Amino acid sequence: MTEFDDSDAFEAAIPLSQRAMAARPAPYLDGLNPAQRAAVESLDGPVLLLAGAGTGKTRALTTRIAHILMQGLARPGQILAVTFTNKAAHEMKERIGRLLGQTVEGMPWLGTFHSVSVKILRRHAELVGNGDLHLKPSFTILDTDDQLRLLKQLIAAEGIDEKRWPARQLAGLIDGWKNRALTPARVPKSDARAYDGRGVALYRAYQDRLLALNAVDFGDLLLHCVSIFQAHPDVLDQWRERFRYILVDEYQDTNTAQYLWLRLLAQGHRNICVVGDDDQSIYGWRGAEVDNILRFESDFPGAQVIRLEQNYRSTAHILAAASGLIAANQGRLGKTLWTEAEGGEKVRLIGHWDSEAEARWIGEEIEAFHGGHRHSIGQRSLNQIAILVRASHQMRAFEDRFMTIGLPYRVIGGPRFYERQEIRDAMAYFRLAVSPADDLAFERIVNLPRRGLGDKAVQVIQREARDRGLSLLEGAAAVVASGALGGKGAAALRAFTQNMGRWHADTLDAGVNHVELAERILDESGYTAMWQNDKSPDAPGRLDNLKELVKALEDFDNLQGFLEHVALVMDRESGDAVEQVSIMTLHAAKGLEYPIVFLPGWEDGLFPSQRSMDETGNRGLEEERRLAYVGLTRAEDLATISFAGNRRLYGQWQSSLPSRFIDELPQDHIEVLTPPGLYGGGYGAAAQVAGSTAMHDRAARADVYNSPGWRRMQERAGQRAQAVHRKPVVIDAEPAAEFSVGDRVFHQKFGKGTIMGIAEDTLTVQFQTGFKTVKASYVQPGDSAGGDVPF
DNA sequence: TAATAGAGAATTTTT
DNA sequence: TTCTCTATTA
Repeated sequence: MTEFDDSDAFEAAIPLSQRAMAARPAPYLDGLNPAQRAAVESLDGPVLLLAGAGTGKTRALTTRIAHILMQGLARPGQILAVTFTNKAAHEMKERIGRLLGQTVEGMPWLGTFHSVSVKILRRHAELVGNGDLHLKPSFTILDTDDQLRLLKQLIAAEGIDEKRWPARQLAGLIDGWKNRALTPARVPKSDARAYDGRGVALYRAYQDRLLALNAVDFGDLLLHCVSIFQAHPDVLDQWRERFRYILVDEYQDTNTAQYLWLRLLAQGHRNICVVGDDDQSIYGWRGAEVDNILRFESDFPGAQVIRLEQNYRSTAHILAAASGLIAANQGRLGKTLWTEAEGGEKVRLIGHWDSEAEARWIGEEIEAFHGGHRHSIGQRSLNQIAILVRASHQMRAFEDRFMTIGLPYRVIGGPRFYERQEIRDAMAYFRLAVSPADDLAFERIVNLPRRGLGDKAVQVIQREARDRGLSLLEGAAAVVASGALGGKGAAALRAFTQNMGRWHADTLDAGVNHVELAERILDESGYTAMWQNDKSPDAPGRLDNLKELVKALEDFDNLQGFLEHVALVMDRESGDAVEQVSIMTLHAAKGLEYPIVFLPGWEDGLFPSQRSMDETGNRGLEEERRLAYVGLTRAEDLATISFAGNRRLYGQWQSSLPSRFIDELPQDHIEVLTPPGLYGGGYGAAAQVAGSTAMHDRAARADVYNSPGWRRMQERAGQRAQAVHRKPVVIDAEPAAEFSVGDRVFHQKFGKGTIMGIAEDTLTVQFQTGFKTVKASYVQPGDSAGGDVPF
């Protein structure tokens, strides 16, 4: 094993006098509440830190690390601290540095699960492999794009109809196995039928192919580490000795592979401290196991459980509303958030006619807050306001509206910089220049811009490369030399291979500046020109992105270093110098906080999501409820929940009912608003009505919030844990009104399905095979077979 | 080989 | 509705 090379500059940087102070109460402990203090000072043995939203979790965690260092219990290189995102890791580094009064360079093992795993794996790459083929320490890390392309090739090679069996599905399957730390050999029999019975075989083929490419995917980083630890006790022992203290952030989001990874490393000294909140577990769909946190105490007997329950973020009303909602979930570890803060506004609730009215109203509210026209709230910067949606398609309505009224906004968590097409293309050029054997990169750019090298030419190159055991780039050179390709394509391919050879030589030449080289590659390849000639409206933006990419290179010594960085750190800070309202999904909002939060789209089927409930039943519903809890607890001063009676989905208007979560909100902490109606009076009853013609009945829509129906719904909130399937109040006799969202129906051709939306006499139904829009007269109600509706 | 028309699908997302 | 992917046509 290679020698550890961590710089312990950090230790040297702490003056002895300061270290001696550790015996006395240290300044960094000032201001901690008793629970936080316990979290910082309980250093021996396993600790489960249950940290509710806004309770100072990061502060506790970073102070704990600072405390370990100041006590001299471990050197920076002996502390393993893992997070899920680079952002969280950065923030922790920064805060530790601040606590200790210097920048932290010496915390080499504070990082994401993946970045720490890469470091470990590079040192033991040779232990991964079969027979004579082994992973080399220089392995590359594939992103999801590459992964999918590779799988498509394998599927095509197997002669499988990709229409019936999409590559995405296989990718999801393999990811799922990797999340559960299952190598192809360990996949259980119960999964044997997956993907037309060929899932496991394709998984094995995929792993072989990765090995041949000397590549790993994201899941492999964890999986290979776990496999190495399990198969090589001596290696595991080295790491166990090294990491004297282990800290884990967001423990409720760990999947099985991460869980095993941690357990293996922590089992020696058991100095492991995990921080999490079971109520904020919202990533079950990507493999996170809430059970990991629920059973921590049995995994590590004698574990101390410390609860951080004092909330420093939200008003009492917001906390009470959130707590009341989450109380409907079963099997929680249980926490009671409290605050010293008094007063504040109740959580506001409002219904709208449709999603456009909702966007319009929220836009006006924001303008009012911004202009200081709401005295109780005061004048607010747009940066203090966020809109949190369940699904990204909801963002459209807000973007459209804000664009027309000229309200500046930013979408957080959209396509990330390094995931954009032009950036990936450019990166593929750099990758191929740096590693000429990168076949995936070759395939991506060989005909980009168009060089007259279509499928046929690529096939010729592939055959040549396969037959002679060459990389695609070498194969291409061979094709050029042999003249197997004629005409225009031959000249283009010659130029391409020659250019690439020259650029590769340049990457090895220390005299060539890598930033200039990158620019030259993009220009000489014709890639820049391709976008300059492109007439589409987003072409200028793409050129700007390319410029930015080249600029980002300046922070690195060479192209290799840059590529390594990008593989793992796919985020970029977006400056928030400008005042903008933030729009994002609820998932993206986790860990953030805003004084003013809007939570639109609380409608059954959208939130909670029908799909989530269909797929995982009550578990899905509970995760949706946690998502609602996360949303509410983002708000510091004011939260506003809203729903719309009609929403355009896939181009069709559909009517829907208020979310069942609304019924679960404790009434005492909610203020129901009556929106200004189109016709001068209150309206919103549309939400109660299926079938659009009924909406013309103004009497029915007036003042629904004081109607018996609304009150009844409020009263039923308590009993709703087991959730009865709610039927809408049917006011008119339109045929469509006989159905309601969530009903099970049967269609002659498509079979059984669940109604997702209703518009006039057209239903949007989710069948086994997917979404279909069908006329109501073509389906029969029923099949429900009683108990199979999971909610 | 490249442009184009039509079909089909359509949460949530970090690394 | 809108995007992506495939099959067809020039």
